[in-house]
Amino acid sequence: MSYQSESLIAQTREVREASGVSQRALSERAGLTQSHISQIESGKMEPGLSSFIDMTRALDLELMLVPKRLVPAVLSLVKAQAAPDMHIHAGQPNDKRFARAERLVKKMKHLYGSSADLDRIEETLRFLRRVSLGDQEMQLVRELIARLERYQASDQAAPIAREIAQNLQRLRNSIAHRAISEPRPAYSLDGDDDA
Amino acid sequence: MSYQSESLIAQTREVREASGVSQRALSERAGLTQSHISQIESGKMEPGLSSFIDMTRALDLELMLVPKRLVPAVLSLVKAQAAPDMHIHAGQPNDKRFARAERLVKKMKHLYGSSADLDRIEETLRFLRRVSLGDQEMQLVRELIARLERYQASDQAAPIAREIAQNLQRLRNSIAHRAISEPRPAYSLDGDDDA
DNA sequence: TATCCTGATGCGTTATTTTGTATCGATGAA
DNA sequence: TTCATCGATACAAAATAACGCATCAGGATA
Repeated sequence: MSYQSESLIAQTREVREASGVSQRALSERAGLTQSHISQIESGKMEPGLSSFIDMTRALDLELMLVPKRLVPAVLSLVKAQAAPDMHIHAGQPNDKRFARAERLVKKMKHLYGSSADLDRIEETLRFLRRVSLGDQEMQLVRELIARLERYQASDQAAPIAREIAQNLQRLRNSIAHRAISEPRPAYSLDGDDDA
Repeated sequence: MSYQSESLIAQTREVREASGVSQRALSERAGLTQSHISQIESGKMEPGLSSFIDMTRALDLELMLVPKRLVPAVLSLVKAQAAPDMHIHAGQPNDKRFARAERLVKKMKHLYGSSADLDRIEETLRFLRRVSLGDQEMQLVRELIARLERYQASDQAAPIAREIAQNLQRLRNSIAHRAISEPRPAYSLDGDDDA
């Protein structure tokens, strides 16, 4: 007895993970317990409506009621508009790579102080992390990160960072462009199949 | 401890009433009890997420998760597109008047048999009932209905019905036109005011 | 290595929902 | 009037959500 809410709950989990919010952090913001959230997310318990609303609000989401007929329209609106900022997908093996990369940047900022380039890298990583990347694209990201890691302590760190920032930015732009023109392959959002 | 779900629940109630579905009918469709639904709608009880989903599905509604930033867009989409068909508002004193009018038409159809004019009147009434009418507009509707009631048994019933159908149609058209061009005054949908 | 944080899990208790059944007053229809 | 249906309400019983706290293993960090 659940499965109707599966999709909704899965979405909140994806958003939570994509935003880098832990269950404990969310539990404080939402006023629930961590164990509670864990059980909800893992499907061992069905939340009350108000509990669920608390969760979604804490994630900057709104629960909205939409006439069935308009669901596709709303869905495409959310997908299209949210693409350059959201585009949820998590639990991928790539996630670790991104997390590692972001830590690396943070570390460098701590060492050298913030720079426009590091900021750009950080922001672009955050974007790329949420987008579904093709294999080649992911390969490129991997190489760039590897280079950044290699030169992190070198005295060429600054120019290298600039170059990497530019490359990442270029990748981001190409993806953002693709996002509004092409139809998009397959998604994790929606998941709407009625009985 | 509720108030977050107030708006959502209120919407389901409005949709239910606007669709002319009784709590009992809904309870069967949704697999819940009538007493349960009554308590939910009157705010005496907070439904579980799955119960609420059952209710909404039975009303041809979908619960969707929308990034806060996109709420206005989705809202306008729902409002605009749903206008000529939904535009929920209920519990108004006008409702009784409309219900009475629709019964009158049904009665006349039963007496004289269905006619294109009566059908048009019926359909137009159903539309007008869901739209928020200005005072003058409601006044016009009242007069037309009164005239229909007065001549329901007369031998002029047929031509009168035709005239009334035309007048109602005209009103409907003007409202439908207004609906897509002007911004709309004040609505019951949305009701989104965060704490 | 030791430390910290993540999410998952267990358990006892309380609070609340949900069901089921039954009734009520109001309202409209025959 | 009589009859049906509407929504609201009552009450007991069963189910379950929610809390609180404590613990666990995994992974990353230092």
